[in-house]
Amino acid sequence: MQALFLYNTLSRKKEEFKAINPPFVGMYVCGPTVYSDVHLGNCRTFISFDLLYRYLLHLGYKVRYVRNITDAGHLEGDRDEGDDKFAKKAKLEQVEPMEIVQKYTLGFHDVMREFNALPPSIEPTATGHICEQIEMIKEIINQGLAYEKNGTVYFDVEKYSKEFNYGQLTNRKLEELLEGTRELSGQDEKHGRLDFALWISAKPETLMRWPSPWGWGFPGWHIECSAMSRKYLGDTFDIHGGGMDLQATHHANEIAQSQACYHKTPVNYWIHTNMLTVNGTRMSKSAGNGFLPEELFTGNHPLLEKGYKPLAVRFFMLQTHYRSTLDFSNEALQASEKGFERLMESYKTLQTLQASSSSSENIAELQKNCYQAMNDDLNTSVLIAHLFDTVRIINSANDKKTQLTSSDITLLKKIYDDFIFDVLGLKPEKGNEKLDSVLEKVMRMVLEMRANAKTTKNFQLSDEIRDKLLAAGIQIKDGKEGSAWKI
RNA sequence: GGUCCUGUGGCCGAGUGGUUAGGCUCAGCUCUGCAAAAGCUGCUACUCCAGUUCGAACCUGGACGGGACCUCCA
Repeated sequence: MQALFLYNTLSRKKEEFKAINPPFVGMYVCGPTVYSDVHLGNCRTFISFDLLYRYLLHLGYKVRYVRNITDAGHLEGDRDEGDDKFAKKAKLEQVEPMEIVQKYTLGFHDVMREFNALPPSIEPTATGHICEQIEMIKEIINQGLAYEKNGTVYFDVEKYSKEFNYGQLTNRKLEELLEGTRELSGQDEKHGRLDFALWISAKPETLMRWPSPWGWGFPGWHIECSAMSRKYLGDTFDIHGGGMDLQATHHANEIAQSQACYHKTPVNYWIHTNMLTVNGTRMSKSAGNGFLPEELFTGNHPLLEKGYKPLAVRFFMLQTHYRSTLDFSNEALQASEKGFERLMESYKTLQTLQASSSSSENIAELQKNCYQAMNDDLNTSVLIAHLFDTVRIINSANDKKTQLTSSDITLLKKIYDDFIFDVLGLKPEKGNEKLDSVLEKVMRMVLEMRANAKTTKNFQLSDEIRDKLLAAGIQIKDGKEGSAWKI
């Protein structure tokens, strides 16, 4: 099998993936800030990394997948307002900040489960790692690359840039970065325009605060990921991921913090996923154009014509490459939903396929194509195109137009299990098993009755059965070997 | 303003120098008692202009359009 190539933001090229210590792989992904419901755009990122996680597992790697929960330290705009997003929301809802955190963390997990995303190996929280963050800030101060002012600690970007390349992830020079930044106002405590807070001093009314060498306060946003990734994955690890919106600020700062501490590049492969857009504009919390997964599943949203099943939505997302923007629309969703159903239907057909002694298809070639697509920077668009080839092959064989040997069928089943279920994380929508088995028996009976009506040329009755079943949501599919049905 | 990405058929969306992407839609055909399902075929796609090349959607230059980041965001 060929090697896996991944696009590395650091080099802006596809690079062959080589683990530091195979078969182990350390992967860190920036998780959600749990002060409100995750929207669909957030989900896309986590589904993309779920795909990478699943594929690495499929290839036999032992992956430690760390995805944090940000439950402290995110300020909303100007930091002078004192409270972070959690405390603000808590005041609004008149609850404890940790009630906010708990509520939206549970909600996030529910949604991820619906999308059939595997849970990460470790899901650390910022509030659970205050000590580690304080220790790391102390190290940066000891290196002379951070300074304290009135209980707040800042990272000194310009001083850091004398020794290290601050703009490496975004391919920009310090001067360019400075040009694009706002002037410091007279009241600013920061030395330099690009400096960012590592620790923020708390005001008396601040709800979430911890003691530190610099007084009561709370951590800045960027330090948590550096501290937690280092704790669980080491000074240098394999893969760090997140949305593209984090690249320029959050990830650039993460690299700076780690480099400042231990003078080593913290990550070998930086992977960034692209945004989900609505009518061409990025879906975001602040823009207010976000869909909640729940609204999508129920169809309860002015822009939605109907509800969509979670895995149909997952399939919709996987049809686009993770580094392309994906535009959200009813039409596109409905197209994906139909394709997804056809794919799942062919899996059922595959289970009932009769083997022939000869073969008219090259299934091994098809399997190779699937690996090739995935190895090319997880090209799921191409992978899915190949999978639709299998649909055609299966349906043709089912119609007795082509032949498959039993080893062909076995290999096809393996392709489905490997790529559709294990790697893409799709699966047929599960109903109630007991109900299904009863329905199966009832349907067998009904189809038998209809077949009898047809043999006696009582087409009025057979059509009535068909039409009434359709009205009830069951579609009859007549074939040479009798009739089948689907919901 | 700066940095960068992008412009593909009715819709979504791969491809990045010569060979079918794929899905959905629509039309025709095959199968069928009819329909559906399934299969086949078609709707002759690459924003525009100039250049490089035997050959360009793909490379280069320019124009126009869309978007992202530079401030919290997956």
